[in-house]
Amino acid sequence: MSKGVEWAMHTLLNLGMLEDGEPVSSAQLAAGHGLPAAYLNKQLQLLVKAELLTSTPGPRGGFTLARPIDSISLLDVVVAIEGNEPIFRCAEIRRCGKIGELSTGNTSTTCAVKRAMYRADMAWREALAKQKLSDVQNELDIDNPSVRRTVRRAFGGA
Amino acid sequence: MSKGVEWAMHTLLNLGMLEDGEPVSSAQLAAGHGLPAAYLNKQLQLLVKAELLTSTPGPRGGFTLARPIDSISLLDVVVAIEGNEPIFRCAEIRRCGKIGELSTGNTSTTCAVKRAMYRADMAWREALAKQKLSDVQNELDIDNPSVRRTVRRAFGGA
DNA sequence: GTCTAAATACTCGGATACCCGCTGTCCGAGTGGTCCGGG
DNA sequence: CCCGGACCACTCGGACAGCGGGTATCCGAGTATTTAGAC
Repeated sequence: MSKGVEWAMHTLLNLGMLEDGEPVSSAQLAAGHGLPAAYLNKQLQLLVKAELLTSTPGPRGGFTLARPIDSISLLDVVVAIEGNEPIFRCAEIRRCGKIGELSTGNTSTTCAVKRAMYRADMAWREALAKQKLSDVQNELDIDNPSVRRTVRRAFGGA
Repeated sequence: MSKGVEWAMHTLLNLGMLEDGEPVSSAQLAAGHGLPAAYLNKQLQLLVKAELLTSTPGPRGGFTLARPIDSISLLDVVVAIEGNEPIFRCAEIRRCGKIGELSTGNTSTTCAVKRAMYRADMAWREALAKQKLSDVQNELDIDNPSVRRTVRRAFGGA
């Protein structure tokens, strides 16, 4: 999995901890975690395309959450960055080679291996969809009660 | 995910459909699904290292299942090929950059994002561990009752 | 003082190289089978 | 006919290239701000 997912997660969480709706530039967001600004910008564009962020150009511009964080699931973030293709790609090798040629029964059904892997994939996605960014935010608050103030000072005080 | 997982799945299932304990060479296994023999051999070595297959060198040699298929889960295969590292890699970016420097609270706890992603990862792994290769084999029998005979003829009749 | 308009600085957005890891290939070490010669 | 040994063919095992996608970077299009000038 690309590390862009981790960057997107923390960036969205940081934006969710700011009260006002003021946009934050990608440079500020990148400086918050020591990330390369240009590449982070590329990932944020994916989040804009997924309608998780809203971008405003020009001075005083930047990115803003497009939806409340309790409506954004971890799956939304993963799909926005990685795409929604399943982890396991079935190349239908069952129909190739000697076995595929000798096969006589119906091959209309989808590959059993693919089905089994797909079930596990769905379990993963459900576990991701069940967790909202707000849940993670609450855990952050419990771990470190001053994290919200820290984030605001890191961005507001710049 | 690397396509070697798919190859390993089908190869193990094919070996499980053979009655006798005669070893099957990687060339035969590869011909069964039209795969490059040398590269499949590389993947099978990983399965040997994971103690899912037993290899016997020399003429009439090849690979044999090291354990009964009802004791091999899909997770075993995935871990053997891909390794058992979690899908989501946490780079601990929360401790980097401006936010990391200004952070005052305890950072002894593991990253909340990492924990959340890990939960989904565990759901995926549990779903994989719950399904044994024998379960997939049963589905294959239902889909195509003649698949076992086909596999035996593909390998035995060579 | 106020309005207008141009210059400006800052932002996103997409196009362009770089690099690591999966993919694919090859050759050597080792072993069981086979064949030949001898007893 | 039976046995022993050397040869051989076939197998796995690890070492060696090639390429695609993620990673990183840069420059151009667009806009709110600012500022200077005219009324």
